[in-house]
Amino acid sequence: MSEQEKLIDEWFHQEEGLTEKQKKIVAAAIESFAAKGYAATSTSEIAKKAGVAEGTIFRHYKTKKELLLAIVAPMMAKFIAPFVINDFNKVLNHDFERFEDFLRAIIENRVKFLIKNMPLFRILIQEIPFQPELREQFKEHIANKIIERFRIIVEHYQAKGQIIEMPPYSVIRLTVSTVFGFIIARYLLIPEAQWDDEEEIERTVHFIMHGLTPPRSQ
Amino acid sequence: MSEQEKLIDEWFHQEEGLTEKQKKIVAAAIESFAAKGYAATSTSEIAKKAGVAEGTIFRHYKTKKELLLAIVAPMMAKFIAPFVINDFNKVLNHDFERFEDFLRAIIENRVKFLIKNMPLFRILIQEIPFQPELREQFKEHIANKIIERFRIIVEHYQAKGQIIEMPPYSVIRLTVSTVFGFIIARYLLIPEAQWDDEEEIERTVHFIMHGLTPPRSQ
Amino acid sequence: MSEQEKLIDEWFHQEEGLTEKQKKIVAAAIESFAAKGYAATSTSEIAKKAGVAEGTIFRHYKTKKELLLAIVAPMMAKFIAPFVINDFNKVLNHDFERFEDFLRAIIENRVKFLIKNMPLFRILIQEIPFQPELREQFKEHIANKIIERFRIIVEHYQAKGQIIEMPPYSVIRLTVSTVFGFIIARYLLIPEAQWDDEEEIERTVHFIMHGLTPPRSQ
Amino acid sequence: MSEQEKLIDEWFHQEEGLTEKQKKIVAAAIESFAAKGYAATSTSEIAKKAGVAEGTIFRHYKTKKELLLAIVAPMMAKFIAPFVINDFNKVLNHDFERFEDFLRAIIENRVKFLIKNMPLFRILIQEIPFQPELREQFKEHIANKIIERFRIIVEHYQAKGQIIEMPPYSVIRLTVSTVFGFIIARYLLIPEAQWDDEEEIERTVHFIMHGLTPPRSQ
DNA sequence: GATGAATGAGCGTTCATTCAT
DNA sequence: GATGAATGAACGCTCATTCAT
Repeated sequence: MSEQEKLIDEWFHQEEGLTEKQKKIVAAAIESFAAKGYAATSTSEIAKKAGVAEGTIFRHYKTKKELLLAIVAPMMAKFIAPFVINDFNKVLNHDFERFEDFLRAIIENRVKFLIKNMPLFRILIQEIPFQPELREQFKEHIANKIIERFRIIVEHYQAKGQIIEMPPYSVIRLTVSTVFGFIIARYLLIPEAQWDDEEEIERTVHFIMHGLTPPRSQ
Repeated sequence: MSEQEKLIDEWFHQEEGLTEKQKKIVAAAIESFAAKGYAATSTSEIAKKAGVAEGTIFRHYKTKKELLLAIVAPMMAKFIAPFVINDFNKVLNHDFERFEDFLRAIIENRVKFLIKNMPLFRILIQEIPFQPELREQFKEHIANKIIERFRIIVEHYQAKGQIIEMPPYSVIRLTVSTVFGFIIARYLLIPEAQWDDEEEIERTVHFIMHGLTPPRSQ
Repeated sequence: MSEQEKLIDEWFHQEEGLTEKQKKIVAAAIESFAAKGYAATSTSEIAKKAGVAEGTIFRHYKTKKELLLAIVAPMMAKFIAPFVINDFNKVLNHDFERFEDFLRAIIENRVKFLIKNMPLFRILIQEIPFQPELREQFKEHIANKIIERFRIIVEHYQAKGQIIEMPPYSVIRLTVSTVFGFIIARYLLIPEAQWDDEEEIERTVHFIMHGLTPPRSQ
Repeated sequence: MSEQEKLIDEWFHQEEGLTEKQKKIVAAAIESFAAKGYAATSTSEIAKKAGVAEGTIFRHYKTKKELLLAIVAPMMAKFIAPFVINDFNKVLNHDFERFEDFLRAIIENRVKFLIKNMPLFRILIQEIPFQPELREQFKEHIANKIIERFRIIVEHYQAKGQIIEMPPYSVIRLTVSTVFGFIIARYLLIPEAQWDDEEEIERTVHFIMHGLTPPRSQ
C-alpha cells in the first residue's frame, strides 16, 4: 500500500505532464488560495509569485476557475483513490477483525494524506461553499461513491455486533465529523497550541468507539 | 430562560436602533454573503437587493468590511450571551444532575439558536478563514471565554465520574466537533436529504455519551 | 485712512448679515481651501470643521463654487477699495511728493492687508488658474480698474521725472511682481526662514527704486 | 551649449523609453493638468483624450499622483540641469564679465526653456501649493542646490562691485521674482495682450540692473 | 510556448447636492 | 432655519482575460 500510496501522492508533482512553469503556477496558486481564498487572490499575484508572465497562466488554464479545479480535483481523486481500488477494499474487509482496527488504518492512511496536503485540504473546505462545480465533484465522488462503500463496511461491522444499531449513514456522519473535527482543530483552527498528536489521535479513536462515558458507569 | 432567549434573539432584528434602510441593507448583505461569500459579493449588488442607493450603504458602514463585522459580531455576542450570564451558568452547574442533561440543554438552546440564524452561522464559518478581525473576535470571545467555562463544567462532571479521565480541552473538542458536525451536515452540506431531526439529535447525544460500541461488548 | 481701513477689514467678519453658522462655515472653508485647495476640499469636511450639518452649507450657498466666490469676491473688493475711493486717490496724488513715498504707502497699506488676510490671498492666487469666474472678476476689478488708476499715477511720476521713460504697464508689472514676489516668498514659499521684515521691505523698495546698480550709476 | 540644450530638451519627448501609449498618456495628462488642475482632472478623461483604456494608465503609473510626478519631476531636473553641469558653471563664472551678461544668458537660456515647456511650468507652479512631494522635490533641487550656486555667483559680482551690498539671498529673490513675474504675466496671466517680447525682456533686464530710478535724477 | 501590454467592465468609495422632517 | 439621511454619478483603481509579438 505504501508503494501505491507514494505513487499516488507523487502523481501530482511529477506526472500529468506538467511543465516546469505549470508546476510553479500550481504551487503559487495553492499557496495563495490557501492563505487568502480563491476570490481574494489575483492572477497577477499568482504570476508574480510563480515567476511567470500573467499570460502564461491563461495559456495553461483557460480561466482562473479552471486553475482552481485543476488544483483541487486531482487532490480529491487521490484522496478517494485507496477506497476505490478494489484490492484495497478487499484488504479492508478481511484484514481488520475489529472496526477499531479499520478506523486506525483509515486515520493512519487518509488523515496522514490530508495532513501532508494540508494547503490543498484547506482550499477544498474553504472553497466548497462558494464553488458549485467543486461541490458537485465532491458530492459525486465522496458522497455517492465513498459513502456507499463505507455503508457496506459499517453494516459489516454492525453484523459482527461491533457497532451499535444505528443507520449506517449516521455512523458515518458521526465518525467522519469526529475525525475531520480533529484535523480542522489541530491543523487549521489552533495549530499554535501544543498538541500531543499520538495521544490526541488515541483519544479521538477511543471517543468514536466508546464515547465519553467511563466503562463502569454502564 | 426562554424569555431571556427571545429577547436576545430579537435584538438584532428589532433593536440596535437600525433604521429601516439599514435593516434592508443588513438583510441583503446577509443573504448575499451567505450565498456567494464576502469577497464575491459586490456592494452594488447589496444595494440593488436592498433597494437603496449604493452610497447609502457607505453612509451607515464606512467600508464593506465594517458591514461584514456589523453583521457577524452581534451574532457572536448573542451566541455566547447565555454562557456569559451568570445566572445561566449557575443553573447549569446545579440543575443538570447528569452531563447528558447538560448536553441536551445546550443542544436544545444553542443549536436551535444557530439553526434559527443559519445564514449568519454560515457567513461566520465561511469567512473566519479569510478575515483576521473575525478570527480575532472569535478567538477572544469563544475560545478564551467560553472554553474556560466549559472546562470547569467538564471537570465538574469528571469529578462526578460521569466523564472519563481525559484532558478537558479534548472533551470539549470532541463534543463540539460532533455537535457542529451535525449542524454542518444537516443544514449546510446535505440539507436536501431526509432528516429525522429528533432521532438524529438523539443519536448524536448518544454517540457523545457512549460512542459507537454496543453496551455488551465492553 | 486707518479708520476707513478698519471698517473695511471688519466688513467681512461682522457685516454682510452673516449668521453665526455662516461665519463658521466661511471660516472653516477658508481654512480648508487654503490648506488643500478648493477641488480637494469636500463639503462634508467643511461642515464637520464648522460644526454644522452638510445641508446647512447648501442652504446658504447654492453650490460649493458659490461658497468659494462668496469668500474670495469680498476679499478682492476690500483689496481694491482704497484705490477706488476717490478721496484716497486724491490723497495719493497730492500727498506723496515722491514715487518712493507712494510705494511705501502702498506697501504699508495693501501689503499689510494681504498679510492680515493671508489665507484669503492664498486661496485667491491658488484658485485663479482654475476658476474662470474668479479670473473674470479679478481681471475686471484689478486689471481694468486698478491698473488704469496706476497708469495715471505712473505717468504722473514719469512727468515729474521720477520714473524712467517706459510704458506705464511695464512699470506696473515690474513693481507689482516685485512686491508680490516678496509676499509670496515671505509668507507662502519660505515662511520658515528667518526674515527681518523691515529690512527686507526696505531692500525691496530700494530695489524697485534703484535696482541692483551700484551707487556709481546714480 | 545649444547642442547640450537640445539634447536635454528632447529628453522628455523622445527618450526615457516611453512607449507610444505612454507618450500619449503623458501628453494628454499635461494638457488636462495644465488646463484644469490635477485634482479636477479625472483619469478617465486623460484616457479618453489619450485614446487608451483607463487601465493602461495604471499599468504605467501606479497612481494618478505618480503620473503627475512622472510629468513634473523630469521637467524640474531638466530645468536645473544646466546649472548643475560643471562646465556650464565654469563658463558662467568666467565668460560673463558683467552681471548683466550673466542675466541675459540666463534669460536667453532658462526662460526660453520655460516658455518652450509652458504647460509643464504651469502645472508645476499650480500644483506646488497642493502637492507636498512636489514641494519637497522643488525645495531639495531648486532651493538647496541652485540657490547655493546663485549665491556664489552673486557674491562674485558683488566682489566686483557690480551688485550693491545686500544679502545674496535677497538679490536672488528680487531677481528671480522679477524674471518669473515677467513669465507669469506674459504667458499665464495676460497672454492675450500684445507683447513686444524683445522690448519687454530688455525692460526687465534694465529694471533689474538699474531699477526704476533714472540715473541722473538722484 | 511564453510574454506582458492592453483592455474595459467592474470594484469599493467619495462626492456635491436634495429634500422630508 | 437647520438637519442629516439619501442619492447616484463619478472617482481612482484592480481585475481576469486577450492577443500581437
